[in-house]
Amino acid sequence: MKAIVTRFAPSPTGTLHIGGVRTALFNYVYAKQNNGKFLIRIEDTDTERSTKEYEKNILDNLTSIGLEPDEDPINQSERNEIYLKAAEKILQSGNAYWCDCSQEELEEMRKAQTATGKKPMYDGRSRNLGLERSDKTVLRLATPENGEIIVKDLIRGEIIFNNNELDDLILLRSDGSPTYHLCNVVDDYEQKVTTVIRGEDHISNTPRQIHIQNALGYPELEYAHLPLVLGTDKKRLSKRNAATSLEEYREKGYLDSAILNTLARLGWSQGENDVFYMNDLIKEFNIKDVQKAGAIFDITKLDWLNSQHLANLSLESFKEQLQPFLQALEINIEDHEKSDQLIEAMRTSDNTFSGIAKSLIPYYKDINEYDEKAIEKFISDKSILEELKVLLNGLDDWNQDNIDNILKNYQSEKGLSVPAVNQPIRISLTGSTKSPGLGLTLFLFGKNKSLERISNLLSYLS
RNA sequence: GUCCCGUUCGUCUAGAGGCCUAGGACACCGGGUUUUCAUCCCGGCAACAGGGGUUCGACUCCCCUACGGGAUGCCA
Repeated sequence: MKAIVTRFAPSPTGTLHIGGVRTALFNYVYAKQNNGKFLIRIEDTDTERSTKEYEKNILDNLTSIGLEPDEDPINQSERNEIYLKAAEKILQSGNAYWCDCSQEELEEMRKAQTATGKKPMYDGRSRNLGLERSDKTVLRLATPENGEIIVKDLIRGEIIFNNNELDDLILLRSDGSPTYHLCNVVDDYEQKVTTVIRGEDHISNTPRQIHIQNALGYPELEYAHLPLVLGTDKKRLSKRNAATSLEEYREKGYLDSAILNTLARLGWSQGENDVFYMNDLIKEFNIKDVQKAGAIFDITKLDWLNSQHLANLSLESFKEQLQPFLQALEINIEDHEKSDQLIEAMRTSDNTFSGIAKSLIPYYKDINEYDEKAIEKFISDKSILEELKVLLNGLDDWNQDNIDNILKNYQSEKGLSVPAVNQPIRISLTGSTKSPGLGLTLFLFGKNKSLERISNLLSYLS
């Protein structure tokens, strides 16, 4: 079996897109499970829209999320001579010709074709003119006029295109620069790529690229066209219908492993499992099992998967990764005496790090706001809080069990419901009705701070 | 218009002619965990785009229609 080489070939015209991450992931996994190589190629031939900033963003993000290439990435913008040489070779072999049709002429031609119900495509009018190169000519590939081309796709099977549906595409622009199709084909060959895994929007490009390969005498490639990632409007995922930048998800506190997991499950599944880590994917993934239809990116699935991945983290690792989110809130995790217990108690309070960090605020900072609705609902009688304050103040051994006993005894002696006793305390401590078990919560706050906050609420109420 | 790809619960999917009274997961709804939020557990709701064939039998095979997407660029 020959060594598999895959590649991810982004255009640096924006930050790393979540759909791009998925394409890169499938390329990476496919290469790794075959002991092959995963490569990156920057397709920056569109000098108008490509920037170095975007390129850096893409490369940095791919690496940090774990999709590191096995060789240094190459830039198409630096490889002009190679493409020119290839173009020359095609020209010499008689599979290309110079064409001097102007943009206007082509436009007119297409208009006429459309008007007569024909498919708009270049009709090859310059093909046999034997034109010389000039500053007005483009180099076109002489596509075979008859026969068909069969694309063998790992996911879709054989896709057949009639050659007469394909027109003579441009290899070199009139300014002498190579086009996407040429660069793409040449680089896949130069990088010794064996398998092209890309979005299904490239399906119809494939027969064209195969013709270029043929003209150059390159070997056949293996293809797999992935279904697209869609937004909730069933349209291709874009800035308009969702957050598309990988960074945005990381900043919200989603784990890299959860993002990758979610992306992998978009279009692929294995058994009745939903939680996969990279090594699972490398073991279980099969490109042939990939779905053919586009998949909608559902944030609630990411939320859930993130909670699963979060739960699998050790406390140490959890704390470490939570750190930056606390820092953003100017919270130092060690400022709490029992930070380990606190974090352990709070780690399921939200699905994301940013949400968890936010819910930790009352444990580190003063409360400057109370949930008014909760006050209205649970505090009709201040005397409950006042009496509890006295009882708690009398407790010398401040531990969870003792605290719970005080609360329980008070509740049964007074014949009150649990919420009637507990919620006012919760509101005192956290400003809301949310917290872990109350005995634990009071313990975590410590005696002094607990009493102080009860006093604060009492004075706030009067 | 033409060519190509696609179409199972709201969403991600299982299903390769009988195992399907179509399974799982998320979401949602209800219940439980000595009655907070969350976690966790249990239960419920909910789909084969439509029409023709082929077959003893079709979600599965074929054809047509509808709908969605892509291509039809001197963009990638």
